[in-house]
Amino acid sequence: MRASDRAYARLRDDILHWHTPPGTVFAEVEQAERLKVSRTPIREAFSRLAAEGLLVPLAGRGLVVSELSRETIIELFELRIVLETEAARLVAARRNVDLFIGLKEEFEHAAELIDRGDDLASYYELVARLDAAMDESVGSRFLLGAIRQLRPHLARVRGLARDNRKRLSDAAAEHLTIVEAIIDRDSELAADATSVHLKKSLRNILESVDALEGAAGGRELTETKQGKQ
Amino acid sequence: MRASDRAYARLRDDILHWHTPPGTVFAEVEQAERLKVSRTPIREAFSRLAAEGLLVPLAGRGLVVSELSRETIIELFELRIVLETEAARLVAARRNVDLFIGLKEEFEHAAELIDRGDDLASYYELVARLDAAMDESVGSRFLLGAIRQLRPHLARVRGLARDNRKRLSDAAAEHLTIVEAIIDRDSELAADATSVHLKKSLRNILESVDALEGAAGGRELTETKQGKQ
DNA sequence: AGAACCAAAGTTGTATACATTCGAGGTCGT
DNA sequence: ACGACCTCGAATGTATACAACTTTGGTTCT
Repeated sequence: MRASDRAYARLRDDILHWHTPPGTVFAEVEQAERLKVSRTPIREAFSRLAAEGLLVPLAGRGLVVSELSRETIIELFELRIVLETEAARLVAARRNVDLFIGLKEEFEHAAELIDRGDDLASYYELVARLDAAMDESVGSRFLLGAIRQLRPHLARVRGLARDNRKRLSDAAAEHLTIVEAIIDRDSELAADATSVHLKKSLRNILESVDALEGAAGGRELTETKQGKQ
Repeated sequence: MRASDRAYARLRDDILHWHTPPGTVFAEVEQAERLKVSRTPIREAFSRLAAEGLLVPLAGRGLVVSELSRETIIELFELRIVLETEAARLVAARRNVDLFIGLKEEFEHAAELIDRGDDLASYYELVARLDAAMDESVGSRFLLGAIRQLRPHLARVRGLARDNRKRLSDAAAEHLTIVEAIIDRDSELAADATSVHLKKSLRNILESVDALEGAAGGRELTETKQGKQ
């Protein structure tokens, strides 16, 4: 594995897991020393993270972890809804739905899996596999690319939302509806069910965000470290 | 201006203007010598072009200019339609439509401008200003980013389509409808008019492509230089 | 003759020294 | 005291030498 890949993965994880919150400033030499590599692979990693929008260049002072405000989250979901409803439409219209047969069964059992509660990670993993199946079936490289562009930002949002069991159980039911629509080749239902799911997800996330902001005990959305811009 | 910016702009232009057709292989040292800079800024330029999808890495052999097949063009427009109809919807729903008042008048006179025919470039420039106004008014950074991601590919497609005056005159009328809908704050009309415009554009482009392919006298869509992958 | 292996050439990947640019803080002038 | 300017420092930008890897073509063994 290339040093630039490791540097990229490491920095990306730090950002996605909120170890380096918005406003944190990175400089090349500093990170090169921390990760024990030269500046070259660090530059490579920085440029990838900047292209994804996780880092924003600060003229003459390094790169700063991009902010993630309430407004940003809303904009993120606005685009996500447009893209993923379209993806669901396309996937449902596809010939081959075999990939989703197995997933349907799993989502049917997901409710109890969540109620047992001992293994929420396996539910997240199931959702990840649904995403992968959608990716594989969507067909359009450009649509897929646009969706992938949003993923890191969504991962960062996830670190903000609190997981209440009720919401997860609802989400499981929503996912099941989507998968069933795809298997039935019902494009419009697949699209609408996706829209429903994402809008409910967004509402839940915004509630978490507002609660955090109100309490001010949680993690800040807007950091004060940020020098300017 | 940085050397990497110049290298990027130069290579990008070469690709967009079909000086280096799909299948052309680039290597760092080769381009470094040609553009009289070291490998470092070339690497930077390559990585940007690869992120945009104009170049595709070829393990051990350089980077190849990505293909642009009929199917790719269709996928490109499928996403473009989704994104730009949404953009039109958002812009029309906005408070401030001042930006578009002037554009409306210009599009009203565009027909004769095209018929005069002596200055088609100024019509393209007008369309570019409409795009810029949309960009400025769309509000969502993510939607804007997704649209921008498509632009270089669309520019490349443009080099394939032949400009017949009839199509341009129709396009001017379609643009006018879009602008009027925005000024009237009619979101759904703006969205639908955008959809109409883009679908007609796509049809015109595909006709050009098919004509080129049939005649085989024009520029090839799929190059044979490409080693593998 | 065919396939596996090996060697050589060319490629990208990395480290590092040097150049350049930008910002912050101090100083000088008003 | 306030503002403009200047200097210094730290950051990125660039060039280049060297390392590691991949492909390709030849060679050798079966």
